[in-house]
Amino acid sequence: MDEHEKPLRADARRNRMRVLEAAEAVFADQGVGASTQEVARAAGVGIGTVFRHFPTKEALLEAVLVERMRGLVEDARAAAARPDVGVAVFGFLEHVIGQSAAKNAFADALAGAGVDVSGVFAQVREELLAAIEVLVRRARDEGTLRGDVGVSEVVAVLVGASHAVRWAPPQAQANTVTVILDGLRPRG
Amino acid sequence: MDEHEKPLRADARRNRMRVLEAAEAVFADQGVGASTQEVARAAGVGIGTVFRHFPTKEALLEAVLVERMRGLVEDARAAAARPDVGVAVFGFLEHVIGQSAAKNAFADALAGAGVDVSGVFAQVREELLAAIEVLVRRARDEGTLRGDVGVSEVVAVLVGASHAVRWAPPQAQANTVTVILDGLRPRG
DNA sequence: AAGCATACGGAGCGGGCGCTCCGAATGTCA
DNA sequence: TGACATTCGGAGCGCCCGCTCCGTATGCTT
Repeated sequence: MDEHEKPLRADARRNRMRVLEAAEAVFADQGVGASTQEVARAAGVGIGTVFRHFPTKEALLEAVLVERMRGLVEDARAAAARPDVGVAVFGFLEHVIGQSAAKNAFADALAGAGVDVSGVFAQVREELLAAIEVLVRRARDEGTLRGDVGVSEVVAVLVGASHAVRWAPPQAQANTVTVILDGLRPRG
Repeated sequence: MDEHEKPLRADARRNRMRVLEAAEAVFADQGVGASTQEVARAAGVGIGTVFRHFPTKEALLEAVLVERMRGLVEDARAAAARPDVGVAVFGFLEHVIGQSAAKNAFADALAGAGVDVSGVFAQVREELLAAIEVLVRRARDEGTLRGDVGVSEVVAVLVGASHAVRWAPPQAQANTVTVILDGLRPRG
């Protein structure tokens, strides 16, 4: 919980950000199997620098994920703040799916990281789930979301859709998302 | 296309099958990243034997996939032969999803193998797509499947559902599949 | 400007991977 | 049963990976 870390030197702070951005890009289009060397090269720094800022490849991956999830938390909260939450939910879901498709699969990343229960990762994950829970509840109340689905189902569908869209041929992607999300709407 | 290969010695044929089965099991619960050593160990043979039968790890993976896809082709054709095709389609889809969940993700495997267009793999893949196409067309005619989805969408949804179900907590899995497959039904 | 703590780069280490190679073992056929 | 082609096992090769270590370079403070 403490935030007692000494302020980084200017170059160190700059390099940390470069590495983080490079990692996001590299893992995005080469998969999480991409080597740390590759990340260092893309960031324009030595490997040593990468490992000083992120002591482990897994830690680097986690940092990237946390960054992205923070963004999603904001998006979810923004959607919840809108007057037409019921509609906004689907906008949020499409947004997440589109983002996962363009970059790397939301799920692989989420599942791939070995989820240690005590950590920043777990904390942000909880925040995200909580934010989604609000959305789900409100949307169900408004009748735009099936009554028999909870956060678990919505998240699972999200993960599935992210993969589906990555797999579908370009001209079928939009329709695939529509079809899957339609499954979340009440029937009738 | 030729089938001019000399008949294998009895032990060779037996070992080939053992390796194939072991590979299916190992890749299933350790992921495609599992080492060839591990497969050899599980099959009770030396690594040399594995590589004689399948000259490359990729070839081994492909063989496993082909085997599984052959099974799916039969299932799809069986479903198409039933009088209630419209209903049978969904049974088929659930079957595939369940199988992918228990073993390894249909999609990862399918996408993971570097799809060389000329080969047994591509051939079986075509057969499977063709079989599914028949199902899709018949089901649409019967009105149990949305009119605006084609094979691409159905396969993509299948892939997505396979991942979704692997990600969902146990008690939400059945419901997740239901939700996703409902997206394929006509709205009404 | 000088001195010091901090951060940098990249050669190199240990380890695991896919794959090869060949002497030993085994099935096959006369 | 003997002789031979086939197949087997697993030590070992080269490669790439994550990660460490330390001499050098750089930013900060006085």
